[in-house]
Amino acid sequence: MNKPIGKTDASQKTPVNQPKTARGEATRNAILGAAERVIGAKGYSDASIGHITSEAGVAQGTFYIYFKTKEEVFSELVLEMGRLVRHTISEATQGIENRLEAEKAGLRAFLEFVKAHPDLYRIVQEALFVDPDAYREYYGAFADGYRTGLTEAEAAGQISIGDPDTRAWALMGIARALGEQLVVFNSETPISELVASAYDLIENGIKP
Amino acid sequence: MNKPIGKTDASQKTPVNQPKTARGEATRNAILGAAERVIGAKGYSDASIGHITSEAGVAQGTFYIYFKTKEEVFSELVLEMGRLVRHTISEATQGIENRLEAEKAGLRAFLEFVKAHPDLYRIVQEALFVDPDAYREYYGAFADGYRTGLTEAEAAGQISIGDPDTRAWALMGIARALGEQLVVFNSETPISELVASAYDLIENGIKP
DNA sequence: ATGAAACATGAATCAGTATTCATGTTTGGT
DNA sequence: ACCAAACATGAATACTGATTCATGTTTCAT
Repeated sequence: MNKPIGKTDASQKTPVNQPKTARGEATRNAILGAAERVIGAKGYSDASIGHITSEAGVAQGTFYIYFKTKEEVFSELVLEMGRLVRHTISEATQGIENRLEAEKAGLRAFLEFVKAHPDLYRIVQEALFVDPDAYREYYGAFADGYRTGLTEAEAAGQISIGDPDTRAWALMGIARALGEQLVVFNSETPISELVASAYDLIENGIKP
Repeated sequence: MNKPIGKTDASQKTPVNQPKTARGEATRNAILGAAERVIGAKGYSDASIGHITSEAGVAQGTFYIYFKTKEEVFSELVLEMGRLVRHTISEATQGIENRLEAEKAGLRAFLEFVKAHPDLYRIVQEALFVDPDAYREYYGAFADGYRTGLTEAEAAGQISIGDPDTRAWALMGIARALGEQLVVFNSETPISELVASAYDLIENGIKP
């Protein structure tokens, strides 16, 4: 025992208490799930620890066994959301050869995900204020994904030449706006229609 | 005194205290300006009334002469921002006949405005949590503007046929994303380049 | 010039809630 | 079966900050 390693050595984050038993694991997950629902519904500052723990069915003090602060659950939520969305999208685009088709399928998967998890949107948005780094990481990773796809597609001659960076941001912006239309503005437009007209625009532009 | 009319009858909003003298007007504006700076810098919940009033150079109680609650200044700020942006854009597009060119000039003006007033972005974003109605109104009006422009351009044969609604949301999403790149991600890319490549995409799409 | 309405003050109130802690209870390896 | 580590509890702590209020001061229409 001569290595006074701090915590689990990992990579700085989640430095406090990883559960060590099945019971702990379950409780932690219960809290995380409750936090997602409560923060998603009421917003970060209106969601009290009391609300979260009572939704999770545990005592208030239990919260601090697994999370150092209120902010920490929030950050973890954002991280997890990011992983989930990326996973969903990469799943949906598996094996699609044509990049353009892949992007289209990715957009559809994204919109479907967002519609199924409306809390996601709010939580990630609020990260800009609660945990800006997590916010930047989330959208940075998103933009990177687009940029990579675009660069490869350009190299493969599947799309025209153009600045991949701005294009990446633009495509991401489109995805976000359509997602917002669904979640914040409760649009009735079916996802397939959104995807179709968005990709008509993306592919052909609006020149007559 | 037989008409127990609630408040000033007006249209529900700003029902409290419109200043009635020049002094009052000045004080109110000082508070509003301070609120913009402080809330923009620290975010809604970290910006206390104390911070705002001390930045404005008035006593804490003075705040409540002009605003019923903390939320109320915020809402007013969002409203004013919306007016300002729309005004800036319409100014910049005055007299441009070709719709496509007008949209392009509008995007440039928008990005320039956002870069000059980075607080705008944060405040409007935060409205989704502090005052969702103001948020929806802001972006709703924005989308309407785009939709109208697109519909007219379509009728005039200046752009191809396509769903104006989704297109409006998509274009708005692009503008937002580029603005965010400037403000949140501190991109160095000059605005004219952003506008140029964005509009290359919007006009021609990415088909090879 | 003057008094009622406007405006300004800042200390006191009041409520909410993140975090800690002293005290039990449960678990799992031996 | 046993006990040290994990886990759980919920009341108490501690602090922040929005809003109110009783008391002055300034403005402006007459």
